[in-house]
Amino acid sequence: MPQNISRETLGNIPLFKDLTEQEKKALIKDGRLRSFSAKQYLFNYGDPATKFYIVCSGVVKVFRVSPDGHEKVSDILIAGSTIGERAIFEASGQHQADAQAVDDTVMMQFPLVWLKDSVKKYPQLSLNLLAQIALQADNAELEAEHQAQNSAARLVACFLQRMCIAHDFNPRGFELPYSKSLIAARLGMEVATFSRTLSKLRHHGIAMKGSHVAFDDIHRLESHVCADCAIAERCPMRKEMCKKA
Amino acid sequence: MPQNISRETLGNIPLFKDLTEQEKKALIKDGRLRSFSAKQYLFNYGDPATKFYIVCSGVVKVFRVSPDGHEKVSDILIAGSTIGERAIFEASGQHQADAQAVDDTVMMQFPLVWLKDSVKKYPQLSLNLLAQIALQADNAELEAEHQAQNSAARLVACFLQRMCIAHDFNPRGFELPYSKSLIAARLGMEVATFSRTLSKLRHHGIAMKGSHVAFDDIHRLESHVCADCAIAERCPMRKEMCKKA
DNA sequence: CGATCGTTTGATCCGCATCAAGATAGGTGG
DNA sequence: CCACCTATCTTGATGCGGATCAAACGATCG
Repeated sequence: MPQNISRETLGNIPLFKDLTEQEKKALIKDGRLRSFSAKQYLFNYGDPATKFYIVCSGVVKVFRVSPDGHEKVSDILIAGSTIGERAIFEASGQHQADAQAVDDTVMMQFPLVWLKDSVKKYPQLSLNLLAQIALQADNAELEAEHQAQNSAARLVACFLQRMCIAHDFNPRGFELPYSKSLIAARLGMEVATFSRTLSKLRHHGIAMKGSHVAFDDIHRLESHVCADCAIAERCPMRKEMCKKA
Repeated sequence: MPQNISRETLGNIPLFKDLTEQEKKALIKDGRLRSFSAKQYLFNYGDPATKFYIVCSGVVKVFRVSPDGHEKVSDILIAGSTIGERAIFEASGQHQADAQAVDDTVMMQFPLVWLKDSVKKYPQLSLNLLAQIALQADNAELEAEHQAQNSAARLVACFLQRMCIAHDFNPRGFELPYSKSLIAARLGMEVATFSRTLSKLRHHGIAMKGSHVAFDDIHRLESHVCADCAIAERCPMRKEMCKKA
């Protein structure tokens, strides 16, 4: 996944798969580039959905805040990720979460009607959208199960491996692309708990100092942490790990 | 929601909303009725998705089993519910969970290609499907959050209220449509924990004896249990409760 | 150079899982 | 009709994991 998406490379994202070049061009020409500065909100919970976005560069977090102030991060978006497609098709037409730029971010923005019309016009696009949203639904369920059944240490280990692969980092040493607190929130645990697990992970071949991470023994890491994973077989993280190996 | 769906009333389910009568008729005529006996599997995890089903009568549970033998029930289907639509559209084309009839069950069965072709043919159907699957994705996330942030007692209370409303039972007294262990599994808790919460709930106006449930003070129940809910505002259970009140 | 934010570490507490032992109920066969 | 069996449910005792509260440390920034 590239760190940046330009208007020219936009056609390569999964959503536009198997569309003809003309179709892609027709679709993309309606997009408008828009910048968000760090901490700026794309939308809030309950807002009517009016836009569909594709992230071109930067980082966006999607989260919900409970009345007691806790925030659970449900997704962290990077270049190529899309957002807004779900709320647009729902009966309520309202966003079910808050979305906020973490860093300065550039997005390609499309109006609501564009997506609805495009689905009617291009059957392949609706199939792609269905595939994408269906996968989101399954992943949400899988993750809930994953979080319920695994220790904090294992969740962190899996997350780091996954991150390493998804961003194509060097397993022997890389920098975290965002803060530890954001990761903790994403994993649904307290910062204190997250921090504590790091010392445990050191005994399993995962070292973190500051924002620098290093897997010191790939083989040990795979066999100890990921294979032990209670839902290893069906765990998307494990699958990606294996594909790479 | 009726306890049974006949071929004639099939057109009323949400999936066929806003389709013309001709369209509905054309769609439904390809369906084949099929019976499953209690404990029979509809499909297993990893099976290629080949069918789309609509439940006509009976109960079906959707679940995942982890290597250590624990099963997490992700959904319980009754008449009018659909199943299989997600796997059909996913790139893997494989079911991501097991599905098993709890009671003897009758389903309307459609072949995979029927759904894929229909989406291309009827734009409205693809919008309905997108709405449905998008909602499933959001609900899965909401539920994960709900389960992570609420006590066992509150989860049970919310579940019972929701059940009462969804099935249009009499709040002053009704029978559970399935076993307590199935409910516990659905809520991701141990049977022992579930059982323990029942005594606590008695102090909050919810009495359960055997499979008989009674909310003895509706007002107290709404204010004590549901309003306290940490994600009350966005909790679908609460919304339904309020709509009813 | 103090102020603020993010992180680490420590001490304590609470809730749920776990293990284990009864209790209840539904079903079967004698 | 009763004795037995098994599945389901209840109740008790215990332990562990992570939340919470709290304090100190480190880094970044005006």
